[in-house]
Parts: sequence; C-alpha cells; structure tokens
Amino acid sequence: MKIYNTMTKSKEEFVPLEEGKVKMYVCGPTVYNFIHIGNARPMIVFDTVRRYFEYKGYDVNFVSNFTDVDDKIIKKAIEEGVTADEVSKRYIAECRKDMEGMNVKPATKHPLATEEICGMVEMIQTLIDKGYAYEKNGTVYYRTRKFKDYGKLSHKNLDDLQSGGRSLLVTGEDEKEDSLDFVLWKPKKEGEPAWQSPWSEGRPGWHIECSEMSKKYLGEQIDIHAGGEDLIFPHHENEIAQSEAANGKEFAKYWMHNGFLNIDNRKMSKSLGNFFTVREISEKYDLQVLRFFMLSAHYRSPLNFSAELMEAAKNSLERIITAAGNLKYLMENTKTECMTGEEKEKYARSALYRESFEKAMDDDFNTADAIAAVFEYVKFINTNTAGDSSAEYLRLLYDRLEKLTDVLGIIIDRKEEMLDSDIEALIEERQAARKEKNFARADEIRAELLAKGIILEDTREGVKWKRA
RNA sequence: GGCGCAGUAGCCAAGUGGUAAGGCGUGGGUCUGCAACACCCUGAUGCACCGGUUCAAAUCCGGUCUGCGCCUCCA
Repeated sequence: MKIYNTMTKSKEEFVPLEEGKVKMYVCGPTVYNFIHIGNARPMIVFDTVRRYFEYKGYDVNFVSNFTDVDDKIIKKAIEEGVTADEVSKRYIAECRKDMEGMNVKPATKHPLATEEICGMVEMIQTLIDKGYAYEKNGTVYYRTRKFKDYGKLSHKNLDDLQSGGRSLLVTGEDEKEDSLDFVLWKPKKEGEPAWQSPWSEGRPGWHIECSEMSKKYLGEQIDIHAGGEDLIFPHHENEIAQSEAANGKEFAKYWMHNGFLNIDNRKMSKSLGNFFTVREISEKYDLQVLRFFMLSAHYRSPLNFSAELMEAAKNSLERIITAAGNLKYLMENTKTECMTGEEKEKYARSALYRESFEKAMDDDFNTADAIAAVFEYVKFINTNTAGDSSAEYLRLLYDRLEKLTDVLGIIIDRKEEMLDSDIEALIEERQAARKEKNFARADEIRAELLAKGIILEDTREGVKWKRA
C-alpha cells in the first residue's frame, strides 16, 4: 500500500508504527457555522482512507477535533448575543448531522479544544522550559528559528519566508523576538472566553490544540496526520515544530493533504459569492451524491464543483444503485438455491474486479480508478445474472459489491420504505389495467404516482418503484 | 518576488516509457404496450504548444502559453 507523503513529496510504502494498527489524526473544522462543501472534502476523503484501512483489516484509531474556540466563533457569538459555547455546540451538532448524511463515520474520538486546555498549558510550559518558547506581556510565542527543521514539511526556508514580502506587523507583533514567531497562548480581550494559565488569563493559539490532542489520544508519534492542503503552512508546519520540540521525536510518519474544491475554477469564498454549505446541497441532493462526486477525482487533485457535475454524479451513482437493486430483486425471487458449475466459474472470474479495485486503492487511494473497477463489476453483474440465477451466486455477487462500495462509503442497500396502502392499491389497479390493455388508464396512474414522487418501472421481473 | 500544482474526447476523469480505462452526455439499435432500467453499437490517428532524448513519449528533459493555489490562524 502506497501513500503520498507531503513531507518527502513521494509515494511511500505504508508501514504502520504498530503491526495491524493505524493511528490517524485529521484536522477538523472550526465550528462557527454550517460546514461548507470545502470542509466536506477532507471529511469524505479521509473517511474513505480510514474505511480502506479497515477493509484491509487494520484497527484504526481515528481522531478528529472540533476547533471550538476561535476568533470567528467569538465574532459570531457577539453578533447573536449568545455565548461562544452556545455557537460552537450548535454547529458541532449540525456538523454531525451533515457527516451522517455523507456517511462519514464518527471518529474514534472527536476532542474539543476547550476541553483540553490543561494539556495545552502543560505542553506550552514544556516548550518554555526547553527554550522553544517565551512569554511577553502575557502572550507566549514559539521561537521558530530555534527549531532547526522548521519548514521541512512545506519545503520553505526561513529566509524566504522572512523576506517574502509580508512585513505588515499585526498589533503586538513588534514585541516578538522574530517576525516568524507564532502565538502559543494569548491573553483575553474583554468579553472573550478565557482560561487560567501561568502567563495570563487567556486562550490557546490555534496550532497548539492539534499538537496536544493528537498526543493525548494517539501518543507522541502517529502514523498519519491529514488535512486540507492549505493547512500545510503554517498550521502543520507549526504543529511539527511544537510536537517535535516538546516530545523529542518525529511527530507523524505520513502527511496527507487533500486538494481544494473550487467553484467554477475559482476558490470558494464568501466574497466571491460562490459559497455552498453542505446543508444547502442536501436540500437538492442526497448527500451520497456529494460523496460520490468527491471521490470521482483523485484526492490530491483540485476538484471543480458545479450543478452539471452533480447531475452527472447523480446519474452515475444511480447506475450502481440500480444494479444492486436488480440483484436484490433477483435474489428474493429466484427459485434455485445452489450455484451451478458455470456460476462458480463466473464468480471466480469476477474476482478480477475486486483485484482492480484494491490495486487502485493501494496506489495512494486512487478512488477514481477504484470507481472504474466498480463500474466494470456492475457491467459484469448486469450481463451475467438473470431470473434463473441461483440465490447463492447472486448473494455472493451482491456481498462483494456491497464490500467494495462500503469502502467508498456508498450505501447500495436502499432501505425499503413502506408504501402507503392507497399507493399500493394504485399500483395494483394499474397492473390490472395493463392486463386488459387499458394503457390509457395505466399511464394515467403512472403519471399520478410520479406527481407523488414515485417512479414506476416495468421490468421483465415485475413492477418496481423508486422515489424520485 | 519565493514555493508549488494543473492542462487527456461535448463534460468529468484514470493512465507517468510500449501504442489512450471508466462514467455522464449525444446519436443509432435490441428489449418493452409506451416510458424507465439493462444490453449492443457510436466516440481523441490523439493527450495545451514547440523542440529534444529513445527502437518506442500523454508519460522523461528543455522552453513557451494558459489556469490555479500557498507564502494572511480559509479544509
């Protein structure tokens, strides 16, 4: 299994720190609003990574935080006249709903920054004790130049950073020893949430949260640290500086970063007015479609979002769901149980598609290629099953399809919703009308049901229906 | 200015030295009362452009053009 490591800029064979286990940390969202579709990409991508590790038999310890103390949260709270805590709690709950819709598994642990303050204070103290941090007027800064490997992840050198133009000083910047130093702890301003510390009543800087939570729940050294590519610098670079200086060992072995989601080839932003929340998308589409769309490209490539592409994704996904539905229908209606010799041979041959799927996923989680393998398997199913196929054969084909799509987080088992009895009566009436060749009445009923969101399909095996 | 990514059919997208996967869409056909599903057929003599290396290049090297990102606590 190969993973592209941002640190080495190359694909590396995955070797776990501990046999059979994966320790993985994914930087989560700041909860000041509904999550947007850009937030959704790392969630979906790294959930798929997790699912594939689990498919391969690994025990995955998956930790992803919610950043629940932040300027934007405080700003929102002030606007609404409520506490920051109320804002963050609300959007954590909404985020979990969206995750469920996207079929993103809850992490093993979702730590909250506000509940881990003590650990952060301890880590900051360690950094001060080791000479990697210093305090000025209640603010604690990280002494960036002291950490000799600074820049190793983002492949930047300190002098370029310093001369890189951005010499605008933020308030308080002049008290730093060096313009590259960043904040570990800052004193509170009036009305802000704050915690006690040896330096001032205040709150932690953004980067220290992840260093501490990763250490607490996964240990000083982890296998994979992941997030959006925008986090490479400064966030992940700073995490490395903090964790490695404090713990004295390599922080993460593999650094994974997903590409950005663009809208009409532009970065999504509120100011450009091309901003979509996951919740908005869910009003028009099943979030399974969003998930499928996100996996249709490689996770490291930029991905463009548009209504047309969502329509295409919806139609593509429908093809897989339809095949699964047909398979299930045949399974429930077949008269024969055991596989014939021919079926055994066919089933064995179809293992090819599972192998292609795994080969694609083994190559740095190439979901686009893996999906192609699923489609080839779907074609095989559509052309190699019929009403006289055995239940055993159909079941094996179905189980394999379900295992593969489950890695992608795609649910093929559409739960059978009970039909209202009058709808059921209409379907029966239509069947009677068709028998009498009263097609006018039959079509009338079909149109009537369509208006209620029920699509009827007359197949060789009987009438099927689905919701629009 | 520094660092980096991308350009493959109408659209999306794999492929990174051996002769262009897959999906959507289009058009034609089979099946069906019709529709839908499914199936069959239909697509780049070509991989932004120009050179070079090689028996062989979408893939490697050099250059050009175009789009984009990071360097601002935005995933």
